[in-house]
Amino acid sequence: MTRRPHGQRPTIEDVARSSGVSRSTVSRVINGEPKVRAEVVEEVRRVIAELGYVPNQAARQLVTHRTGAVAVVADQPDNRLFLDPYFDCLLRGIRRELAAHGAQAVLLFLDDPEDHARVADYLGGGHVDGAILFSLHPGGRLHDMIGRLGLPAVFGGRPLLRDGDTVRGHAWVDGDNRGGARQAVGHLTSLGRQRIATITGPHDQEQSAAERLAGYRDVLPDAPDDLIERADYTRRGGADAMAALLDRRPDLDAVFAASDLMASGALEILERHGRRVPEDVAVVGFDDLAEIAESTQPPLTTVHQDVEGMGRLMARLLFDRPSDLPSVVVPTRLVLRASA
Amino acid sequence: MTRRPHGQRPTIEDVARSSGVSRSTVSRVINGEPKVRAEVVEEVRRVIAELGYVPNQAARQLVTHRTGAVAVVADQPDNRLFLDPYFDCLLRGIRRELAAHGAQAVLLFLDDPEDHARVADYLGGGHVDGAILFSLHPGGRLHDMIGRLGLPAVFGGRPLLRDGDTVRGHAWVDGDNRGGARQAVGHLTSLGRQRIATITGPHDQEQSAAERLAGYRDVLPDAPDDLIERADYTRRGGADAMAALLDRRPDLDAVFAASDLMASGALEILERHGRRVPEDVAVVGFDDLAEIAESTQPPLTTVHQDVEGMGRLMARLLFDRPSDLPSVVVPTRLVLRASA
DNA sequence: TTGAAAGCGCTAACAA
DNA sequence: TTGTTAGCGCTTTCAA
Repeated sequence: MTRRPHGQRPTIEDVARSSGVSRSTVSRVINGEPKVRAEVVEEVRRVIAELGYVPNQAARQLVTHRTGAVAVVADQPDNRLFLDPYFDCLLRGIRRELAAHGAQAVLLFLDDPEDHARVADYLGGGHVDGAILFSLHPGGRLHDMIGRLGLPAVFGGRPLLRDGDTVRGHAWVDGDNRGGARQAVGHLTSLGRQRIATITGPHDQEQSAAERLAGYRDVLPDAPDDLIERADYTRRGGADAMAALLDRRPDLDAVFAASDLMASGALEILERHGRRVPEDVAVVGFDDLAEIAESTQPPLTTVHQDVEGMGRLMARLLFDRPSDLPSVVVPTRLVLRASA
Repeated sequence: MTRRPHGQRPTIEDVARSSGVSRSTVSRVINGEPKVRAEVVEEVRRVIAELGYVPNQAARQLVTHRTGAVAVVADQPDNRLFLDPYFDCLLRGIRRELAAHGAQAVLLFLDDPEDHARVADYLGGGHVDGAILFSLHPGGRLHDMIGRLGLPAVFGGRPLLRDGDTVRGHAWVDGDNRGGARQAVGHLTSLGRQRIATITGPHDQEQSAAERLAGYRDVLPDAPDDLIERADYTRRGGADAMAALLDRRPDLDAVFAASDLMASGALEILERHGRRVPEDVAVVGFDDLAEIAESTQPPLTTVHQDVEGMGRLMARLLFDRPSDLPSVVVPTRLVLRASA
C-alpha cells in the first residue's frame, strides 16, 4: 500500500509554532478546555484550519487509552445475517446510540476461521474502546481475548450454551423469543386452528431459533414432527420449508414462521399453491419488521420486537453498565394484521 | 464507558524483564524478524503467552504509521444499500482480498449528515491505512479530508460528476453499466419485442442507474417516457414500478429491470397479474446474483458482473496502485436463463 | 491563563 | 545475534 506522506502532515508542534503558543495550549484548544483566552482560541483554530492539521489518534490513544470507536463484530455473514433486515435495524440502533455518545461504530465480519485471530488481534490491540458481538458463542478465541483484556463487551442474543460454557461477565441483550413464540402459537390456537405447523430457524446453531421452537412446543407439546420444518431465517429458506410442509401435510391450517423473512417466503408459496391466507392457512411471523410485515400480501400478523431499541440498548450498556444485572430480555407483543 | 484496566496490561517491557532480554529482542520476536536465536524466540513466546501480552497498536502505529486496517465507507444505508445482495457480494470480495494481505476491513456507515464529520475525523485520525468508499460523490467533507491527507482511497462506482467536480487522484472501479444495459435491451429487441419497458434505479442519485438508463436509450432512442419507470434498486421498488408500468402500458411485452432485486419484484407482480414470463412479457435483470437470479420463477436472464471480483480489485488497487491509470471498468456479459 | 517537561509503549537505527 | 537509545505526537501534571 502506498505509504501516506506523513512526513508532511502537520503536528501539534507545527500548530504551536505557527500560532506562537505552546503545545499544551494547542492541545487545550483542540480538546475544548475552558481556560484559554478567547483570542488565543481563535488564532489557534485559524492556524489549524490553515495548516489542515488533524490530530494523530495513535498518539492521543497512547496517553488517553481511549479511541472513540466501538467494534461491532458479526459472525457467519455467509448465512446472510448481513442481508436480514433484522440485523440492519439492530445495527442502525447501535450506530445511532453510539453516535449520540460521540463514538464511531466500526463493523467487523468473520468469514473464515482465520479471521478470528485477526479480529482478536484487532480488538486486543486497542483499536476500540468496547465491542458488541453477534452470533458468537463462548469458548472461542475472541471470548478469551475479551475476557483476558477486560474489554467491555455486550453480546447480541443470548449465548448458546453448551456443556461447561459460562458467560460470566458478559452482558447480553435478547428478545423474549420463547415468550413471543408462545404468543404467536397461542393466537393460532385461539383462532381454532388444529394443525399448526412451524418453520424454524437454524435451532441447532442459533439460540433464538431454539427458543422460538421451544415456545411453539410449550403451546403444542404433542405436535407431530412432520409439522416442524427447519429453515435458516432466509426468505428462500422459508419458501422451501413451506413447500416441504405442504407436500407432507396438505391438511395444515396454520403456520408459525420464526421470522418475517421466512414468513414472506412462505406466503409466496401458499399463494402459488392456491391456498388462501388466512382462510385456508393462517400465518404468523416474528420480528415485525415494517418493510416486510406491512407489505406482504396479505399483511403479516407477527410478533413485534423493538429491534432498533435493542440495538440502542446494547450500545448503552457498553457505556453505563449496571454492575450486577447486565443482561436484558426485551419483551415482545403480537401485532394483528390480516394473515392470521 | 468502563475504562479498561490498562494499568494491569503487560507491556513489552514486562515481557523483556520476565524473559531476561531487551525490549528490542521481544519486538523482534513479535514481528517475526529472522535474526533471533531459536531458544530465545521460544522463551519470549512462552512469557508472552504466560503474561497474556498483546501489543499496544497505538504505540506501534505511532512509530510505524501503519494500522493494518482499511475502512470501507458506505453512504445511504437508509436506501438499503446494506440489504442489497450486490453490496454483500462486493463486500465479501473486499474482505477476502484485504484478509489475504493481512489487513482488517472495518465498515463504517453514514446515516446522518453529522456522521460525515465523525467519519472524516476517524479516517483523518490515522485509524486506517486506506479507504474504499461507496455512494460518495465529490465535494463532500470526506473527499476533502482524503484529498488533503493523501489517504489512499478507491471508490466503488464511478463518481457522479456535477458541474465543476473532478476526481483527480481518486481511483474507482465500476461495472460496464451502459454496455451491460445495451446487451440486455439488445437481446430483447433481437427477440422481436416491440414495447420494451425499463425499471430504472435512482438515476438522479446513482451514476450506475444513470448509465443503465443511458444504455437502454442507446438501443431505443425513441422509447416513449411512459415505458420508463424509476425505482430505487429494491425488490419492493421493482414490484411497485412493474405495477405502475402494467397499469399505464398493459400492452408492454418486455421489461429491462436495472437490478436483479428489482427484477424479482417485477416477476412477482407479473405473476400476480397473470402475465406469463417470458411468453407474454420477457424480463431481463442486471447483476446476476446467483441467490436471486437462479431462484426466481422463472430463472432470470440477466447481465452478469463479477461482483466479488470487483470487490477484490478495489482492495488490490489500494495496495499496488498503478500510478497513471487507476480506474477500471469491469466488463459484463449476458447470461441467458428462462425469463427472456 | 500559559509553558516546561515527563512519559504513554513501541520500533528502528546504531553499536556492540 | 543482541542491547542502547532516540524518538513517534500527543496529554497531563506541575510550576510559573
